[in-house]
Amino acid sequence: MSLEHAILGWLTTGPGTGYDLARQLDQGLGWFWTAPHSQIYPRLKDMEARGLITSTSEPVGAKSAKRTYEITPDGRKAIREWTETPPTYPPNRDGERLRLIFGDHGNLAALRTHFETHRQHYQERRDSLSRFLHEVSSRQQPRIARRAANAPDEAHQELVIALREIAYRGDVHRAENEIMWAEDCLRWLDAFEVRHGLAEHGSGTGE
Amino acid sequence: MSLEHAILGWLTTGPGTGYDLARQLDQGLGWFWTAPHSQIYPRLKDMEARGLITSTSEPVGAKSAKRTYEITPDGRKAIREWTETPPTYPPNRDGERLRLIFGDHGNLAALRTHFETHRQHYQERRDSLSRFLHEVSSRQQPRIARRAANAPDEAHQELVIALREIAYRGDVHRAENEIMWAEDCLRWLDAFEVRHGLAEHGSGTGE
DNA sequence: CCGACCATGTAATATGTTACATGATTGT
DNA sequence: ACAATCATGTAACATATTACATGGTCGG
Repeated sequence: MSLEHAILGWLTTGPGTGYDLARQLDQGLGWFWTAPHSQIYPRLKDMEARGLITSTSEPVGAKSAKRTYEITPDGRKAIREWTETPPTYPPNRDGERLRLIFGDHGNLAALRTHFETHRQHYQERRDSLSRFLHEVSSRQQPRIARRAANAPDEAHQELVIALREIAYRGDVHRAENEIMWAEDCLRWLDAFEVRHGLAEHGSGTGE
Repeated sequence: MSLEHAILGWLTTGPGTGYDLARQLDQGLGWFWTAPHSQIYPRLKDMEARGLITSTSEPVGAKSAKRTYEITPDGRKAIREWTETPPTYPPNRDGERLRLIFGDHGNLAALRTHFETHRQHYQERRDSLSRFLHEVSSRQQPRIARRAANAPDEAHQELVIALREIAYRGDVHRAENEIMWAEDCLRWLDAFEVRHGLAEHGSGTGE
């Protein structure tokens, strides 16, 4: 039930609407969780019913309203207890790897495309993450900067920023690792084609 | 719907029962997908109804039966087409990272445990993967060895093993990357504690 | 007035997890 | 006899995805 923890955690950086949350989750990267608004709104209601968050409703036009949520002391306690328990690791599910190991009938062009897609995906991911990491470090992410500014002392301020840097940097490393792997695979494929006299493609490993 | 592709792919290495499949998926690593038997049996029935697989039933005792499934030409076509389309990447969901970035209230002991748990998890994962990789390379994995042996020529035989080696080696690298990250984090935490005069713990970064 | 974006909701469907339930076989 | 393992199923519940549906505000 980590959607709930993502919501609680986000609300520790300040109040906000379901829409604000959805925007940060499913579009614009910078996040370790995603959810569409269809999951968010019902969950917010449920969490309010359980006292983890409260909301104030502001009328908009004649029939509509905008609801701003805020975390409660109970909610703070819940997110704190959750973060203080060691991480658990869900079972691995990796469609890319399944595609790879069962793609052994000999379509080498498809394999090449596979590795190139992989490389490109993680190049884009790395670039987005690097940009976001830079925004965190330079306090351009308003919610994170605010949370840091509200911290009780210098050590806490540093911690708020440092943990996010550590997290995003870890994901940058992951992306770089995937890029290297994809490039190793492409080199292996080149060699395989040469070895078996199948090298009919025009370009080498380069873009 | 990758459970279906995992099933089809597995059946390309030979016929088997739902139980055999479940064993390889949810216990014993060596897999890029998992599912409990409660998901497998209904899915097998559904796939048989759609003509992707067929089964033969062997009576066991008076009231029970054991059902062995086999892939059909339609099933082969489906898995082949699927593997030949480029990989797609599901949205990222990472509870560990959520725990980390929202664990910024200053419980450094919890952070230490977090990083140590992370390191240990990936050390175990790396070791299991390495063992499995070795079993693949040395043809000790019977289903994979059989699939390689049945391949039409030397190039195909090599491909069956090589793709699996590539896949598992990629996951070994991932695990090693996580271990390095966790160790970086522990060193950062040591320095943080020293810098803020909070170094009251007994041991250093070492185990 | 129209399109982009703000804002909230429901419904249908698919997928994943945990628990309950039953029976056979094999070795101790 | 009993435990472990083989073997198959259902039910209840939680979570995730996609689509449908509505209304407001603001700028051009």
